[in-house]
Amino acid sequence: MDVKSKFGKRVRELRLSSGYSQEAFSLQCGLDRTYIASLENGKRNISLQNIERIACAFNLSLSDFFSSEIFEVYEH
Amino acid sequence: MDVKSKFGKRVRELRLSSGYSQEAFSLQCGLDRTYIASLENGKRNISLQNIERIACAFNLSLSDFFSSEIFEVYEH
DNA sequence: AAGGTAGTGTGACTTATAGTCGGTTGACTT
DNA sequence: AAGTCAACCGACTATAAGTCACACTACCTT
Repeated sequence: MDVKSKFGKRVRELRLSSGYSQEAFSLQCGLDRTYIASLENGKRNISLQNIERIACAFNLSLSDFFSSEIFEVYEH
Repeated sequence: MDVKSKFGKRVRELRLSSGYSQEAFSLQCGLDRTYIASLENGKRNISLQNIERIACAFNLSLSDFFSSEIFEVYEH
């Protein structure tokens, strides 16, 4: 699983545990609804500033956002 | 200081403590030397896959890369 | 002083892709 | 039937990726 897919899984995990729909979350973080959808499906190579917006929308530091077992498996 | 500048500071900090020149590090992570230079100077909004390459070049997980006091100051 | 080398910064540029917008479809619920 | 949610699409605009020539500093050597 590549880092885009891991990122998508992490966003979905956090979004669902926060009880947001994709659309509600897109309003929360100021990104497009269709963008969140494709992000969660591992199709987007998101940029740093938007990573920060996502983490911020979940009230997480970048470090805490990436502190998840999802990111712990490495394949090169 | 925005997240691009923080990212750049973190890369420079890690690179210098590893004893790399920008050129040596660029070979290590497979990115152009001038790209690393502008990155360190906070001018690039780097994307997830390149963030992973950078962290990987330092043998750090994404979480460990972002676990730095540099990223701890928030301004919104 | 003049010439060489190592390390870095920068502006300009092309190509690739991030990200937006409007819409459709299908699954599920009430 | 009507509403909610999410996947997906085509087309578009904004911007990141990636590269280049060149400038500059500091430190050598002759």
